[in-house]
Amino acid sequence: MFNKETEYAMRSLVYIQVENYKGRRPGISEIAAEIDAPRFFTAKILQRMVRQGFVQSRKGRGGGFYFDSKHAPLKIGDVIKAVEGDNIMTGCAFGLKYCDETNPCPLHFRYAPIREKINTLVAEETIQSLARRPAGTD
Amino acid sequence: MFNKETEYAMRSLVYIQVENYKGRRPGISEIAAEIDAPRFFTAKILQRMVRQGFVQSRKGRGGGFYFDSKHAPLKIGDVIKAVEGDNIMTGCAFGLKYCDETNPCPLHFRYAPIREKINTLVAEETIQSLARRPAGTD
DNA sequence: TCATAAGAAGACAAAAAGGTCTTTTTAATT
DNA sequence: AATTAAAAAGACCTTTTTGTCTTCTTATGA
Repeated sequence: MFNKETEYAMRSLVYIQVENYKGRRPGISEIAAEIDAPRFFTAKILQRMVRQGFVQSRKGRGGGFYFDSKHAPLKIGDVIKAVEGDNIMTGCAFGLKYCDETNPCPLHFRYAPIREKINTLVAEETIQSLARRPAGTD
Repeated sequence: MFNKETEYAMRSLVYIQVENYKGRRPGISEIAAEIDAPRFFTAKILQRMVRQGFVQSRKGRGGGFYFDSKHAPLKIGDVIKAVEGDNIMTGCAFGLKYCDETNPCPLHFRYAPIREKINTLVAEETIQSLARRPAGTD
């Protein structure tokens, strides 16, 4: 469904929030190990998340990643859009550039309701709502 | 949703079936032009489709592509699976290797019903059912 | 204040996806 | 039989995705 970068981004951010709820600020090595992702690749992705203001970080000894209340809650749709674009939210399943109710591809009337459900999901769920859900990481 | 190869495969096959219904057997150049796909890449994809027995072809002058009744109808799910694998039908949205009702990722209970709808769609729709639907190609 | 632990930055590289082109084979038509 | 039109095969190339590594910067704590 999503590309690797998006998956790693979502898993990292949820892990960070889970640990924040426990009063901890995890670092890159811990995050990458826990979510089963390549360390340096995860670092790069999180750096972009920080630059976009989606999550905060602190350099130096005792540093790590954390959310501040100014930016949370963070919709997963915003993360997805920032990382891989909005094709999953708006694209045609048949790959047509122009496809809508008035000029539909042969899959349109079956696929559009599914795409709508995806849109609802990514608009409603947040890194915080996911972090509150008890769940495994592998 | 799907990768380029899958999109081109679906669009090609639907176009071939549409033309077959009119009593024609389109060739590669025509197909690629009509579905707005790169010619040689489409040729390669269709060759694989022929090798898998999903569609038939005839070489030489007056040749082209066609479906015979022995193999039709062809489920789009079979095409998708053959071209890009079944990740879209079975994969976890969070990217976890093991994710199910007893060991769910935080998105599982929201995403699983959507994945089910995708499964139903690709199991019910066929190249033939799509070819019978009046629709544009761009 | 100096050593150390952490993230930031960015160059580099491998693998996968996407795409192009030439040559070969096949069949129909003249 | 020769010509021509078509698909088959496969080498090759480009771009994007995914991943690695080294160096720089920053902050903490002894």
